[in-house]
Amino acid sequence: MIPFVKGIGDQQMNGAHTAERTMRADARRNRTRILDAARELFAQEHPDVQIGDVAKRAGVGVGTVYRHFPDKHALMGALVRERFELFNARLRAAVADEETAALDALTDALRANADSIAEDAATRFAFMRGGERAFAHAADEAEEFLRLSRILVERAQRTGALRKDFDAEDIPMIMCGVCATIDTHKPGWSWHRHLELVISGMRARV
Amino acid sequence: MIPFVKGIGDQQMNGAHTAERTMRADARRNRTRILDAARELFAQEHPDVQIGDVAKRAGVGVGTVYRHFPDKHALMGALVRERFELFNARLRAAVADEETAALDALTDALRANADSIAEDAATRFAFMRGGERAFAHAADEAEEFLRLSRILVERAQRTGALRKDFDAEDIPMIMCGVCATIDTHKPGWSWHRHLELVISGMRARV
DNA sequence: ACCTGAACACCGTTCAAGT
DNA sequence: ACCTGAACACCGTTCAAGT
Repeated sequence: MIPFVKGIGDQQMNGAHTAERTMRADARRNRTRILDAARELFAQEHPDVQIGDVAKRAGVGVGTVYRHFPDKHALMGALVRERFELFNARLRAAVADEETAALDALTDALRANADSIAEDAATRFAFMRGGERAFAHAADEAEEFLRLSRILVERAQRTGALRKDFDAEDIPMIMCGVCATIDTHKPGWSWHRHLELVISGMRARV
Repeated sequence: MIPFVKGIGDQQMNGAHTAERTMRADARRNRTRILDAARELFAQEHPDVQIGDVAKRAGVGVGTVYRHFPDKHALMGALVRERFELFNARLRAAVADEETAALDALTDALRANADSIAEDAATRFAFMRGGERAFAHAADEAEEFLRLSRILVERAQRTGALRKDFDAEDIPMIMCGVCATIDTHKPGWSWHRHLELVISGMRARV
């Protein structure tokens, strides 16, 4: 398990590193507790986490949550950013990996990402409502994600292993679809099978 | 307080036809209006339709909506049932079709279904939370859907065109994933491409 | 038998008062 | 500077009163 670079930086958008340093000790501690509580709650089965519960678990008042995060989406956005940093680390490793076949490196990253998404309803929500707010709080990371995806996609296409009409944007789109399957705890469904089906569809026909 | 078990199973669960007949004329008219209003609203862009808006558009009070449908999910369930009846009609046609190759018949039905789902946020919701309430109101239809899917899947597998490890349950699972993509209006995404990717993954490797 | 809408419950969000 | 929780807004749902 790769530890998160949690809390680093800003509360929500970008470049608040300075604020982190100037925060009062108790505020910094509360912020960490809120994020920890949110992480734990969003890792639980149902995705409908309430701010009041986050506050209670963090041992702070609701107002404190709202002091650190302007709204629920911003709080979720912080979790989403952490995940994206993890995703990007994996993609960078895949890009650096010259040994593994390009398509395999890409699909392995996809599988690993799906695994960690299965533990975070906040990120699933972001993928399933990508155009909206929760995603916006990880805009930079999402862009980097796309940039790295493009490199891997292009490389895998040059190999001839990946379909020519595959688009780098299809990577998050696929993850969006798998998120939906993960959220739906339906007997007889398996998001693993769903993902493998899509991965199989990525392969170029011979 | 329940004076007479209102709505007894028929308008929402199964076999509404009998009650339909005994309903007072104005009630029957209101019920139709509510469903029409709901259909129109759920066909609109954002899936967060409010009961109050449905009531307003139908020209009735909120209480009337709740008299006909015990809760929001039951109302959505009624729309979902309609869609499933459409899906099942298509699948039955595909089963009856001896001309077309089995896999093509199946995938064509999938494409047609996705098209109609794109116009109904209620059904998308049901697919994306399949284990829950909205789906339950179309349980019979969903079961029939699965039964028909199994026939087509088995037939397409006998042909050798469909992967052997494909499960009939994967059909609704795929639709669930596509629903998520449809809901996410993200520039650069195309649920058509998503669907074709998955369909491509269904094909057996030679 | 059915309709209506004010009232209630729940949860996201705000803000006056506190340290 | 930051914290707190009562109060407010919004939307799903109920129910007393009406026809």
